Amino acid sequence: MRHTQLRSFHAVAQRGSFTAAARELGVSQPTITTQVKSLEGEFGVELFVRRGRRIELTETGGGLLDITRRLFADEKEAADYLNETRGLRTGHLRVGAVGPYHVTDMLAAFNARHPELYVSVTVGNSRDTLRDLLDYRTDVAVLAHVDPDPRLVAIPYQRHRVVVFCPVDHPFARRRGIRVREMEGQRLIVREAGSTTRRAFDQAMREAGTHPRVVMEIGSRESIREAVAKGIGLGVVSEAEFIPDPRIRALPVIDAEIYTYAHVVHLRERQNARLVRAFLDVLAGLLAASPAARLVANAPRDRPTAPRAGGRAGRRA
Amino acid sequence: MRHTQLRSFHAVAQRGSFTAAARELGVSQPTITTQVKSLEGEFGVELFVRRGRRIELTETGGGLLDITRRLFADEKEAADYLNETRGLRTGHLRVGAVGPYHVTDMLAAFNARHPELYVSVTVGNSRDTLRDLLDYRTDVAVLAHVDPDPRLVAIPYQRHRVVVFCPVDHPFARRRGIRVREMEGQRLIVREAGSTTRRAFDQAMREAGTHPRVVMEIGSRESIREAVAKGIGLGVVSEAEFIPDPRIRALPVIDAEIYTYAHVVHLRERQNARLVRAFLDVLAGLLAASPAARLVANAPRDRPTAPRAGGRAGRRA
DNA sequence: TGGCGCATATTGATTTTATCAATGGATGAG
DNA sequence: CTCATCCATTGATAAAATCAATATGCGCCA
Repeated sequence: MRHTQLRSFHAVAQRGSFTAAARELGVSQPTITTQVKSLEGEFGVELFVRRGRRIELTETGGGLLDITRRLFADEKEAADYLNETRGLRTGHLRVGAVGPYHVTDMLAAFNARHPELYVSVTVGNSRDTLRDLLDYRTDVAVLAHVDPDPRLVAIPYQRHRVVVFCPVDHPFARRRGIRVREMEGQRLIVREAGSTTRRAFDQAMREAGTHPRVVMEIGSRESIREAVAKGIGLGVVSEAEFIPDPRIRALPVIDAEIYTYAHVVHLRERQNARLVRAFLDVLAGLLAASPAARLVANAPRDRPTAPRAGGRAGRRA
Repeated sequence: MRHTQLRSFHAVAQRGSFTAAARELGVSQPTITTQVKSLEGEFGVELFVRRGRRIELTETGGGLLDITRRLFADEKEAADYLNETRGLRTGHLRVGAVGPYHVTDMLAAFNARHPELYVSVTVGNSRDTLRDLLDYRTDVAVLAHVDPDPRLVAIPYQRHRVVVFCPVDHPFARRRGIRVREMEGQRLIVREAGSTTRRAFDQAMREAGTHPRVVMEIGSRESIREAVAKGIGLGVVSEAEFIPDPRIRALPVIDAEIYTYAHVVHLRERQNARLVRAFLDVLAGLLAASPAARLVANAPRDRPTAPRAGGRAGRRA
């Protein structure tokens, strides 16, 4: 088994195409075909099913990919380590996030501290963002909700209050806030069921025994805003995500603590990876400057609760 | 950075010698020298300090070695996976143990189930055995004591009663057992302070408020036996380690539950590695046949206590 | 339905890297 | 002080990676 065989296999499996793998690796397509074929021949296994001009990973191929993801993440780590050690301090931090608004502060701080490092941000939904982290496609992820998982370390970073918004001609629009019980029977336009904003809000309503009427579920925040502006119902959003619009008004729910959280998540096994450590150091600095948040290893909150007031977080030099 | 460079670096770092690394990799010594040198040159780093004809890892080299250990463990896993998948089912399971007696049953069972797999056993002290596991030098370890560590999964496998032994002309020799309080003031010959047998015994004595007199500490079980046979004092040993000898008699401590435990330990991150899974499957089979032990993930006992009686252990098909 | 475009597979040639043999230099052990 | 052993250098060779050219086959579109 030669390294170039695994490398070609891995690139094809990731890209789903020999040609795309060749482009990624900067070699010609026959090179890739030959190497994957020789790997299959050497072990007498079938890693891909060829269907016309499409390919599909076999189960064996899927199992091997699980291993090669780690392998090539380790290889990248070795290169990053050597690059950083030599003082040129190059490297590429890959961040996954569920929304760009969650990461801008920390990326600004990170860039200020490490201008030599390249940062890429992939924005996706929670599921894909977590999967990318677990599959070594990203180095750090910023997620609103994380189920406890021994493979992960989740650091609460920010919390955002969930607010309700209404069209300006709605009776609520003149108010400074609303109470939970006023949501009873109200028509709501909300995000899909898996959204963390939706989950936090639904739970607060359940706990209060209040039953608003969900009349519409829309996956797009922009579409929700448009629907609310047209008077179809009230909207629910995280304060961080609320974009002021002259047609609508945002209102806090004054008798409930409804928050969503941003967690910075990384793989426990990679907590000593140089880029991950560098990012966590910057994060610790931000948290130390912000007493509202704390470093709590592997302790994501399952339900929205106010974090305890407390002292300095993070490691001190 | 080329794979062969990392491979050569890794072998030299592990072996402490370019020549030994060349032998291990089956290439000539200048090959190794050239590859390590080109890696150092490419990144402008120094991985080894050359001192005459000896070499020493630099700090940078040590950091890289931490990464390459994982990298090459992953590579081995990929090869093992492909070998197993192709049905020839070759592979090499590396087991670390603190004594050969701990592993013979499970290795016999493993070999019966997987005659095609090669097994090597490294016997060492607890510290080295654990270090080998953490450094990816072994796939599974059998240890008497494991501190809780999120990186590890420890499965209690066997327990052994700690016994006291005496020369045949000692008054105790005619007894079937002794009581804790009878140890007060007795001259003892024991293992070194870190030994788990010693620790379990000391704790039982402390809890009972009994103070035997340790007159000798010897790191070798054989030497302890000889010293006891000569009448210098009583010995303490795990029942599994006791070798009958006409000159000495073994006695249980009848009013105390003093045990040592064998734990099967593996890295959490490698719990899905094929060889590790194969071994754990065999272990689960042994445990299912033995109600005295249970699968308890990451729950080693800090102190000797009788495991709870219970139902079947292990996964069901 | 046929043609075109695109992706994989094959083949022989070329380039690049790995590796070698021979040897030099330096250190440590006896 | 000498010899053995280990690392470093150098020029040559072997092996692997890779290429260019092309064949084959499938899918899509008009």
